[in-house]
Amino acid sequence: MARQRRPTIKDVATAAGVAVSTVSNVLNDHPHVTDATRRKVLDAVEKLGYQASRAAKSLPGGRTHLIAYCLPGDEEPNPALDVFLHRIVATAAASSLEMLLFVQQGHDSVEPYRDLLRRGGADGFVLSGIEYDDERVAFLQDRDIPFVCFGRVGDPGVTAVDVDGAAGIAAAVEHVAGVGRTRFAFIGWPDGSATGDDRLRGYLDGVERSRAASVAVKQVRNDYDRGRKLVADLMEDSRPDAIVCVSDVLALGVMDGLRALDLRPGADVAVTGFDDVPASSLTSPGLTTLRQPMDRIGSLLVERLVSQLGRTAPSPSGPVLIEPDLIIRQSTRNPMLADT
Amino acid sequence: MARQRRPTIKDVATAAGVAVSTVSNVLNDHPHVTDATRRKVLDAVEKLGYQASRAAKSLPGGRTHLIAYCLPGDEEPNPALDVFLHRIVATAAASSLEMLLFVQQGHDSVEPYRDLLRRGGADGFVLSGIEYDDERVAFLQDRDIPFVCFGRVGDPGVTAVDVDGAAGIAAAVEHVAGVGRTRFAFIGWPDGSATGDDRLRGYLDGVERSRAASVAVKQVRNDYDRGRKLVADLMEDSRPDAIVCVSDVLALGVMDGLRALDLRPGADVAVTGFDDVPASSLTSPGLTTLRQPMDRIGSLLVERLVSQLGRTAPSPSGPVLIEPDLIIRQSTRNPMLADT
DNA sequence: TTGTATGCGTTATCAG
DNA sequence: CTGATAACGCATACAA
Repeated sequence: MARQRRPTIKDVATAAGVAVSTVSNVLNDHPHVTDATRRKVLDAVEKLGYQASRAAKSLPGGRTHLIAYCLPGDEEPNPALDVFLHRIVATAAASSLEMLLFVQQGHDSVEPYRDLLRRGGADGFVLSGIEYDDERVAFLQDRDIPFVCFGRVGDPGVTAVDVDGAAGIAAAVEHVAGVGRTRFAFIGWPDGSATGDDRLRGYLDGVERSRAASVAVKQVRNDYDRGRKLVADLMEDSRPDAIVCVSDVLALGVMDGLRALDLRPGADVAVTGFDDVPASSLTSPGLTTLRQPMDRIGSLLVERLVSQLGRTAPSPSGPVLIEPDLIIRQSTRNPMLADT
Repeated sequence: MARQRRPTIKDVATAAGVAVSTVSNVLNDHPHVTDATRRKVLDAVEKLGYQASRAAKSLPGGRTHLIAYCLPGDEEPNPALDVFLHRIVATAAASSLEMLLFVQQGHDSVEPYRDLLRRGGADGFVLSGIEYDDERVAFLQDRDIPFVCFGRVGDPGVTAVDVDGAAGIAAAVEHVAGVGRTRFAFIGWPDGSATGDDRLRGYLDGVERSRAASVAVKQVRNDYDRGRKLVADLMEDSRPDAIVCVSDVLALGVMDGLRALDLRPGADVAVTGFDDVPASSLTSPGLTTLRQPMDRIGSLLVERLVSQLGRTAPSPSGPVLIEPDLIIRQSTRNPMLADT
């Protein structure tokens, strides 16, 4: 079967017996259009299954009706990307925006953005993996390109959404204290990561608020084996009955390390993580952890971006903190209650 | 700083002292262009940082220079999406194609595609999650739209790339037989899934080729707890010393179930999975499994799609099978060799 | 070999 | 309130 020509605005105009500009007016709901003509036009549109060509629409206005997201380079795999992208695309679609994916090819983090902009690639950007003094932020800000960030940005004029790691960890600590644990240890990342520092702060807050004791704070690379191997010394030196970890990967390693010492995670020592990676529910006991609500984050980001693209009033910007969800599993059950 | 106007082809022409069509000719490397003028043009392009506007380029030719991928609805999370998308985008970029992401909003699987095509949304598609008699395949084939599939398609005229699950599982069985296991059991999905049926076939082949015995074949939903609970009966009824699972999720459940029976996965009973989800390396013992090489699959798909878009000769199509990589971990170690 | 003119589908400006 | 028409940036005949 031959590919049939897409109907154009001209076809619609002819079918409706009006001028093309009228069709355009109706479709972009301009004022001053009779209900009668509107009806005629919409009928014709319906009948022909017409939709304006994105390319053609872009040309006069100079707006692509596209937002873009740069896939993070291949650091750690990101199981949440799934939900994040899905939500971004869906939310954008609600505002008649589509989404372009691009990648960083070389070493320069701004080059892909510059490149895309050169060819009129997109109207705005969603950024993730924000670093201290992120070059991309400066670059886009400098040319006045709309963008939003998933992460923390120093400049309060930038729209940024981030997870409140501190609040999350503090909540986890309080929950664990609530099941009777009193001697806490924290396993975090080395100093200097915004995310890691934030979570450590939450741990300290949580311990203080719970009137519990922090018997140790370790800082290591985010690595399963690090977590596993670190446990022996930790237990010997400090004898914590609760180990709060900055990430699930470390927490899973810790649980394994405990087993190697013939200690039962959950029963003998409480363990918590952060991220709710799939593995956290695929282990026994399940790992109590904090889930970043990627769906809420995704829609929030795009909603803000859309309003920036609207370009009416300078839209409300600034940082937003979203509390992660505490997912309680058996790794922090109450040791007083029977059950294996 | 004000957003400065993007340079147009006209600016380049002026800067180079030639006509716009000459610039166009150079950029689309048409024949019959003097080296001297080419040089002049390229210099001007370089100096101005010019790139042709995608929108403007699309209009005359009717091609968007975009390929599109529909994010699977929220079934099971897909940790491999990450690599898959990254590779698709990167490979497309090598052919000056960009990638558009869209999602299925309603129930109808073809509607998003029809919708995108109506507005001249993309030149071609990458499909995944192919079902028997997939509606999208029929739809796109019918209108002669270029597309490629990740999965298996009946029609040999369709370009499809799939993982050779049968070969993968057979290889796993042979590996396990090689470490001395002789009584095999298989835990698969209910009949009727192309992927599941394929893997079961591979299991049976592998057992036969290894001159081992298959003592049981169970078929259940892809669920951690199913795997975990099923083990008790399985061990009692059939006493396998190797359990081959159709997926990592089931395999992880099985390992947990074994532990509950005080059996050590790897030492007492070998276990294998499929997918190499992150959890498989974040458990002890690590799970021997098969990894789908999403990077190779992604580039292969796009390369094929690009050649279809070339529209020269009817490009080579048909199915391609890619063997998964056997990842050997401690869940299938040799029980004869000492070590905990 | 290079330049000129036309058209792609849409929006915006303006005259009716 | 509606309809012509120019313009958007580029490719593609075609003429020079």
